[in-house]
Amino acid sequence: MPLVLYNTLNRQKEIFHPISPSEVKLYTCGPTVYDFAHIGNFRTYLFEDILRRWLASKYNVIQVMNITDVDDKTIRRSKEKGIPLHEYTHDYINFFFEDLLSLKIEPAEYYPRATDHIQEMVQIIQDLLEKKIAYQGEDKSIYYDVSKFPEYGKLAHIEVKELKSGARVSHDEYDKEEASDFALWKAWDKEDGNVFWETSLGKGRPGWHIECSAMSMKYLGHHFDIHTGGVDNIFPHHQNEIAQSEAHTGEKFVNYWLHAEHLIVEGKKMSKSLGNFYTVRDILKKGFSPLALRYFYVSSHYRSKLNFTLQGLQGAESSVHRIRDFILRLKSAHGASYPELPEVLNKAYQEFKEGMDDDLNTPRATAAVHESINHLNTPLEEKSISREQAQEVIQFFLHADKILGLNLDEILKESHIPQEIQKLISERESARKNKDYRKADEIRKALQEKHFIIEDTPSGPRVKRIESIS
RNA sequence: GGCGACGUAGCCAAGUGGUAAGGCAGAGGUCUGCAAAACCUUUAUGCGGCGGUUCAAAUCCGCCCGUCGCCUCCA
Repeated sequence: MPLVLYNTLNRQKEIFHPISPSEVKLYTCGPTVYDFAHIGNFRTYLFEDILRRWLASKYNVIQVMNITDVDDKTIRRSKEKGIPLHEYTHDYINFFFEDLLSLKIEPAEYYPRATDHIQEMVQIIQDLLEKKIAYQGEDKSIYYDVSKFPEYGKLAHIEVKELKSGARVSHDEYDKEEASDFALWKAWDKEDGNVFWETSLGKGRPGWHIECSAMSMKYLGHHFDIHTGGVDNIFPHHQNEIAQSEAHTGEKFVNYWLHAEHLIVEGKKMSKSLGNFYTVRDILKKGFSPLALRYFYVSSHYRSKLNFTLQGLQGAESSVHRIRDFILRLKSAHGASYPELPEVLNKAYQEFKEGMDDDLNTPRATAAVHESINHLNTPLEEKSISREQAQEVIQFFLHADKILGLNLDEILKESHIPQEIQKLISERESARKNKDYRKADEIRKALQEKHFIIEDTPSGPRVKRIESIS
């Protein structure tokens, strides 16, 4: 079964064929750094991480994620705070990378910033001016003439003619010839304060869409494999990127466009006014582990709306525990050989792969993981899985975890129990044998304070480091 | 107004013609000094509603109801 991806361009699932047989070039729309990214933003970034990880299991991946560090919002916020734009965005860039790290999102090869690529953008705009595809408005801003690009609207399935009836378009606000035209370069005005670049296009700053064209093509070439973002980017952002890039190069820009649906909260659009607005930090402050959030994202398909609830997140936390605990129990398996193991594992590998290959169907893939646990739990409890077999099962879980990212490899490493803890455990065991339960309970409590949880099982006490179950 | 998506158990969520995966929560049980954890069993004659096509429909078609998104800078 080959990898199949849903391509927004054609509104259907398509077999993925990279341009180069061994390498995939991937552009993922990144954050505008005017504030902390929220859990809705991170749904998209996590989808991109899953995509990256699965592609990386088959190809060498070159990924670019842009950082938009100049736009209306960043300028306005930095002015409000009285901090230079660069300093203001610098902080939020750092916060963004911290959040990526806590969610175990694998780093991209490039994180280009818009403000570092003004020259590249100017060059494209110059070229579009020369080709008479762009024009200068009365306000000195430069606009893209949508009528010069016949396929405009194709990605979003929008007819340009219909755009004009859009109620939100106020013609008065623009000095462009058609309401559907969009800005490539914004001439400086007072609102921009000291944010501007003196270029051959005049004093001003780039429009939003041009940065992605410039930076994607700089790092990935004129024609590359995959471009992703949230569904709201389909129009106008990605449509405009196509128009700019293809008019500039005369080549096809991107083969596969992938878009993640939005996350909603308690059935409603997340918004600050509804009080249902969460950043990743808000979630962690409530005591949830970042892995629970990660698992929560993975538990639905990226093209479905995901309804975020605290109850749902709690459920994700429990699911993560179950998987992690299973691994721990496997580690100490030392029973007889389980004859059906090869069959169970083959099925697990196959279903995991089929799920992922089917447009990154992570719910199917995680179901394969849980199903393998269901099949192996009884033999594991009955001590009919051998040490060697347990290793094979662990290999499957590590394989799946290359995608799921639940830190299962760390759990396996965290096996060393310090001497003093070992000593306390055996003291407690002898106390229990002497039926001195008061002392036993005291030691259990003391161990807990040292972040070790002790669980009595028929085959003796089991120790868990509290961090290891997070 | 235009374009589009979705509606499966208490919650989350797979399944696009062959008789409802998986997870969470709940209930019962095993184990246990207690606790915790774990394990086992169990939970939709039903897939928003009504019709239709078919030997067979959650899946295809029509209508209706409901929720949501996009339509110029929101992931």
